[in-house]
Amino acid sequence: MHYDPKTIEPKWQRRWEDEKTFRAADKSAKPKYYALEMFPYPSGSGLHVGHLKNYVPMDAFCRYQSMNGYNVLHPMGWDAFGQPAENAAIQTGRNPRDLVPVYAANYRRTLKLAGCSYDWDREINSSDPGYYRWTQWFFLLLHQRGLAYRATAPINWCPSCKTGLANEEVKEGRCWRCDSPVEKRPMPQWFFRITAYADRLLNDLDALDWSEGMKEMQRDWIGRSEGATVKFVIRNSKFEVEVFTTRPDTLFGATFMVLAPEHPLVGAITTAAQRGAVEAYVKKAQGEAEIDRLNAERTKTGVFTGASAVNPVDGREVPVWIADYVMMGYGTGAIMCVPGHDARDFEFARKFGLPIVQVVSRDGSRYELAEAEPGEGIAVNSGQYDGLTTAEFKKKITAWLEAEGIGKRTVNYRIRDWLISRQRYWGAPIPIVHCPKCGEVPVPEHDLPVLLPDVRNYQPSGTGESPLASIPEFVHTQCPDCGGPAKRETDTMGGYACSSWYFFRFIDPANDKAFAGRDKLDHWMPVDFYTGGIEHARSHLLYSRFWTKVLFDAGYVGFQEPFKILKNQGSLLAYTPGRKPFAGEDAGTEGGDEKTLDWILLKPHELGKFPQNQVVWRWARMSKSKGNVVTPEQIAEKYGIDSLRVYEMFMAPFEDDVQWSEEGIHGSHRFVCRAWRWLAAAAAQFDPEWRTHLPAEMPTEVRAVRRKLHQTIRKVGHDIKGFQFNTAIAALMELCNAVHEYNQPREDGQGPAPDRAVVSEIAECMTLLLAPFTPHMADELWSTLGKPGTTYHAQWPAHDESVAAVNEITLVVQVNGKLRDRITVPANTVNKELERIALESNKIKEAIKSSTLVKVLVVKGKLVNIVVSR
RNA sequence: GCCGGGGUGGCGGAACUGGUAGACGCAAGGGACUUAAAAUCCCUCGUUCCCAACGGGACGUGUCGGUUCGAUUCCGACCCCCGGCACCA
Repeated sequence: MHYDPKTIEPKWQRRWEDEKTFRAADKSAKPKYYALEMFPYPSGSGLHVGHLKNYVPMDAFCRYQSMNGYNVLHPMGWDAFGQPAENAAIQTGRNPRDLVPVYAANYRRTLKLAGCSYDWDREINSSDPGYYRWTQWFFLLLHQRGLAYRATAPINWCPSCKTGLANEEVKEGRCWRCDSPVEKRPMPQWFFRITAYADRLLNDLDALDWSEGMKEMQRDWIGRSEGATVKFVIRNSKFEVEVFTTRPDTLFGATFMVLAPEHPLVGAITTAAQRGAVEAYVKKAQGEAEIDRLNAERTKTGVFTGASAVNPVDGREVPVWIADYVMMGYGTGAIMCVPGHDARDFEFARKFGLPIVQVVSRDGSRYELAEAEPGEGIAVNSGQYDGLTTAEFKKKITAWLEAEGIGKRTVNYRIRDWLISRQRYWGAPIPIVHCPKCGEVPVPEHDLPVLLPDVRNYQPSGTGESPLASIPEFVHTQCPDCGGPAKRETDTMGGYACSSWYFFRFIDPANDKAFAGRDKLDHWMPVDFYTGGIEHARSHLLYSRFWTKVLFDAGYVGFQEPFKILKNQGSLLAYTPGRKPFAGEDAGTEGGDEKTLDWILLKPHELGKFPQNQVVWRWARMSKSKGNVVTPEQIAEKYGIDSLRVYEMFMAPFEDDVQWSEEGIHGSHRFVCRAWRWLAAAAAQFDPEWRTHLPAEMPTEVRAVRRKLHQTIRKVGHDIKGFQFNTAIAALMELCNAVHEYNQPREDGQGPAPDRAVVSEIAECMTLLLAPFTPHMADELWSTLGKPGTTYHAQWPAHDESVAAVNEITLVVQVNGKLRDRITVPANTVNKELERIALESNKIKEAIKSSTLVKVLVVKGKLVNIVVSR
């Protein structure tokens, strides 16, 4: 029977679809398992083999779980709102409303082609009114709980896209889409108060089964730091400036202060003499692009305000400066400067001739500071506190500050509130009405959804307002409270709002009474296994965790963390042509460190025209925009999807980046063909009653191949559970090789003929072991064996520990830790016997003949190490 | 600079809890089959040295050092690569 993937693959895909094989039942006696991949934005370029590096392994995992008796929920949907869809729509001149279903259909087609086991009855689309109605409901929930507020804040304004960007959409001061430098613009905006949950988001990380790297990234992002806020009185004024410091123990060394240029008190405290210089500096700081300000390399600048404050611990006068190295967005926007023990303050003091005082010493003595010493130590020059360690000093001074009412213990966070407003068309409208009498009024729940109007012009207004602002029918409405004329909020919600709860919707996708029914939530949630790109390490995962905690607090769910296990897939790199920049060509800069790009991508149409000897090839992330994609269709055409699936999982561990090369796929394809050939032949003489026909006594060869089978069953299950698909496939290849050898015709007449019951056992088990990896082939073989249904609902084979057990081991004999002999011995040989056997070996006798025996170490079942001296 | 991950043959990668380094595969070379090619099957395949051969020795997991009977694995210092953060007070 010839292996013909082009026939069997479509055949089984059709059957799975017709029979709804992958439907997850809400009521089942089986334990539930919720497996989820981050839902994608369906782009016009479709899926390539790189995307499958995430979807295929998870699919294999789900099939394994199903075969192990779990009721598996494995859904797929579309993250359809947001800037990429809107930008694509602007480019093609079509409404995203029309574009998204076309793109989604293409994604769905490719995922089905790849044999992925999704329950398509649960497909969701975040731009569907039936979906975003609940996104709006979440907004109201947050609003009602005081977690949504409006504030005027500078937005990240991209002059090229003519739109606002979220903080995480700004990469090193540049727009993540078009790379233009980002400017600041003040706008009234909506925020979610994620900072109120900072501590819980931080503490609950500990219990999660996520990679340490991922958790560290979240911890860094939350950025908790303990310290104190201290009030400094401005001399000859009614003002005081509050600072945050992690080192209140260095207060005696605070010789000046610096405020951020945007600090609200700057205008009030600046003296007439300094006003001109200060205003000029503030203006310059505002006009500067964020990218320049973020550059840590540049030298410190600043201006004296003319004002001075009083150091509360010793009454000394400290001049107040402004400088752009202090950020308004962190802490209080003002710092006390301790040049002796902070590198930035040190540099600033040196440059402007400000005094540097040592207040921390490595050994308790005083010495000249050649540079800032930020470490902990013993206090000096600190009055009565001299001699205290940093930790003791902190405790005492904080207590004193609190007693005097000058300061208090404070925990500060780096994380900022979540800016949700987008001045864009393609998002869920924010369900708020602005009434001249009643103020901000939430749209009543029964009036949801606030429908996104169908408009002709959804291009950015360019004024900073959403395109919705220019649609009178949308804007003008009645106040839900007083019935008077009012205006709708025209901002829409950023895409992260949709993706912060979509995993709940899969559980109950058609529910029009709630975002999901409580009984179903209790049954399915939380997500047991979640995979996705590392790029969502912070935003998406933090926001989802935040919303889940809000739901918990509001009594809607009974758990606090949405994703139990998380793994990040590596990306697929493609060998990509590029060139060196031409002489004098501005290759652009990357990041704030002025690193010059030394490689420019060549688009496919440029490649032909470019001199071949000047083309520089590099590994770059596979993406349509780079023109370096390979599609699953291309590969399936040549080798079949099952071979591609095997290759995607075999080439590297799930979390590693992989350099795509088509050469390696030969090996995977060869393996699939070999397995097919053997299994198809075995199926022809299959004995369904093999269990009762297994002979009681078996020749060595038969026992060996059965041992290999049962070891493989054990290993493959273990590896799939650990998401280690590459080694699972390697084990299957070994089994295939062993079976092949066992089945060789024995010309020399040695060894027994293959046993029919054993061959049947192997055929049945191996078909099932292959099912997660090559489901089409497995199902075809399964029916050839005369089995009903699909492998998806079959039982994963159990291994017999006594069959898998080895009866002989290779004893390794070392002399002084060096390998000197290998001896085959019965597996149950006791240590004393092992030692005797080792010492009797001729090779060992030879190796130790002119030495004195010192001692012998025996590791049970493994090795003997003989220590000798010469 | 800080945080996280990593560095193993020509290549992708494997190695349980400190115990045979290089599983499995790719590529390469040799052979069988074939009119021929493809496919398939068999053999070799870390470096180096000794041997006619059978065999055997030394070295070898980024570098240097340490712990240990024994280190890819543990500890210390350093180098390099990837990802993230970055004047965070």
